[in-house]
Amino acid sequence: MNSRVTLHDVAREVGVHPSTVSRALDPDRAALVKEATRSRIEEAADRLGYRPHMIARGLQTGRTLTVGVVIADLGNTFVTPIIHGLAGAIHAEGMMPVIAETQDDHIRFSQILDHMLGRRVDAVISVATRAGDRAILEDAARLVPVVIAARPLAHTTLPQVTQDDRKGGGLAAEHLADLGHRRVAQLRGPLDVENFARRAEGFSETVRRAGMTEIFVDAFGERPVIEEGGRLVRVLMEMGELPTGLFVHNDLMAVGALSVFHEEGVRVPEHVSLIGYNDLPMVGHANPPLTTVRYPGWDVGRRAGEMVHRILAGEPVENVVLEPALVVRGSTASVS
Amino acid sequence: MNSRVTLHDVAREVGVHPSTVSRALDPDRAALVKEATRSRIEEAADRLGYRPHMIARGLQTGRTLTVGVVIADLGNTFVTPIIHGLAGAIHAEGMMPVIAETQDDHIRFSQILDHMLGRRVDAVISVATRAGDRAILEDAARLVPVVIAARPLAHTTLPQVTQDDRKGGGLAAEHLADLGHRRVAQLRGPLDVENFARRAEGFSETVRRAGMTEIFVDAFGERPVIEEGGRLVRVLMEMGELPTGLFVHNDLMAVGALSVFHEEGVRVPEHVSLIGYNDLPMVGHANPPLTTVRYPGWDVGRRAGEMVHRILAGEPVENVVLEPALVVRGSTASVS
DNA sequence: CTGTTAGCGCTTTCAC
DNA sequence: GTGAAAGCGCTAACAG
Repeated sequence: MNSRVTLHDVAREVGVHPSTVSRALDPDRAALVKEATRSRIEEAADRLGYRPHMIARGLQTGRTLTVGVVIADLGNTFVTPIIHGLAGAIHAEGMMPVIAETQDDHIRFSQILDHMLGRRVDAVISVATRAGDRAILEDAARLVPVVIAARPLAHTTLPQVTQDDRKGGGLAAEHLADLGHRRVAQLRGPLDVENFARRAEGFSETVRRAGMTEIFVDAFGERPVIEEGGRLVRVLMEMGELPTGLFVHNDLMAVGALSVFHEEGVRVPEHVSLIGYNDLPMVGHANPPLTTVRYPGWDVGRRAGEMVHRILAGEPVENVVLEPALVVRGSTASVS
Repeated sequence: MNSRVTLHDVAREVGVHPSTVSRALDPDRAALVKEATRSRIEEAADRLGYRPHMIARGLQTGRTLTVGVVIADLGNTFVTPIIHGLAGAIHAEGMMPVIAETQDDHIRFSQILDHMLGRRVDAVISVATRAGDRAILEDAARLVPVVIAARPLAHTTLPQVTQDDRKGGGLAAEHLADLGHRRVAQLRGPLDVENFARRAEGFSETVRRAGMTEIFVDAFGERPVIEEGGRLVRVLMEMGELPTGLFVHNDLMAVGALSVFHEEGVRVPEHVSLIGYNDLPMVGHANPPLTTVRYPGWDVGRRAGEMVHRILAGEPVENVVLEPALVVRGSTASVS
């Protein structure tokens, strides 16, 4: 194994000094080397199968050309477009994302950040932020640029790329109002994730303003996953008369809700109109296709990636807030 | 920023030599240091906020404690349990997975492998292997251990952790036969992914053996994604009379198929029974809930992670083939 | 038990 | 245009 070819080997092969090889092989400094020697060096490097040792380079330059990306749950396809947007922007600058997953666990979050800082990533993008993670992130930000993406963080000056959840919650309520609903409710996600807190506020506020009645469900999902959506629907059903319109804080939970409704013989949208959030690829193919709020994941990712570069380049950055949009499908209907 | 504290700083603070600090802070060699000095070192390291520089350590030891994990599509939740199994096993040994995504693109596959080798990962696990990637992987395997997971690779001696797709395809056919179906078909995934080729074989063989008729659909998904499933159903519908039983090569494509059937007024399972593959978390909540073949993703991941350690430890390894299992839900029914 | 010396593979001055 | 020398932060012999 390990027939590792070094700069030294190439240099000896060609009969020049290692530093000349280093120059010849770096696009930025190749011009400093005479055309003839350079092509001999390139040929030899190729022939010997030389691969630059990024680790060694990183030690010297102090940059690893990696960006740590912290994700909450890879099983939530909500993050996929974000990762794609991120990866595109990061690759565009010759850097590489290093992805890790917290499972929405605070301890793991902390360990992962430690790990990344130890690996000397050049920057960190947190797509998994919960309220309790603030101190850790601000700590990390003293060593390396930190960008908060997707999940907003309150009471901090860390740069953020997010989406207007308050407005998204409002859109859901508005849509139900337009359809003539009077009694509505929402099934909330974990409230220490700012997105859900804001969706809740935006929804409730618009509900009030439209003169609808909100049936308050005194429970929320511990994690924004399918099963929790199902659980909350059962809580709702035990409360008595169902609302005619229901906003579920994300699509995964909405799928769980849909499934339990189906089991229990509650028809969507005939008995209750259902709205999710995120517009996961799957939910347009659900039965009925889910009305939802589109989350601009790809853009969030791209902007976060770009923000990292701007910070690395020493440019000033401003927080970015993108717009959600309602996607009407078959899971909502007028009350008859 | 970068108030980077080095071993040197800690050493000076305590008044010992850097190598003593190095020893004191390494669990394996801490015993070599006198209890008193060690605790003084630990205290100082803590106080100064010392973090080991993994990059520098890697340069010295030749090990980066990272395992490159190559994934085809993070949007396919099929890979999530595999990643979890993998990550668990890898973390257990103090190593860290470094995840990258190929989008099932051969060029990107090659670039990613290059990148990983340049970053000197200690091993590579490929969960994205297509037939055309063999040379690249075997090349890489000369530098670093390579393990093939989930997607088998033919004609190679590289170690593999896979699942019996042939049997899985057989289970699907058998289930349809048991339900009394006579005319069946399959919608195939990309055939340069071995899994699909084997599912196809297993299905067809059992169909023949059971005396059923297979309607051959002369098209296959370019990529195993939702849209392709929908497209193939339209191809099937244009062929004339529908089969009563349909095996779709993965759940994502099955969801697309379900959706198009729904649009076209074809009822599942009344008109056609539908079977997918993988048992994604979502499909149990589809309408109707999807009958599918369970893919033991978590185990595949775990075994692959363990295999890496075994190889790194110089132990011999043998290929692992796990068993699929049929999960019967509401998308299949007896022909009446 | 601790200090010394080298050096991992590379880039980066500074000479020539 | 190229070579020489130093050093990134750490670990690994070898002394003492």
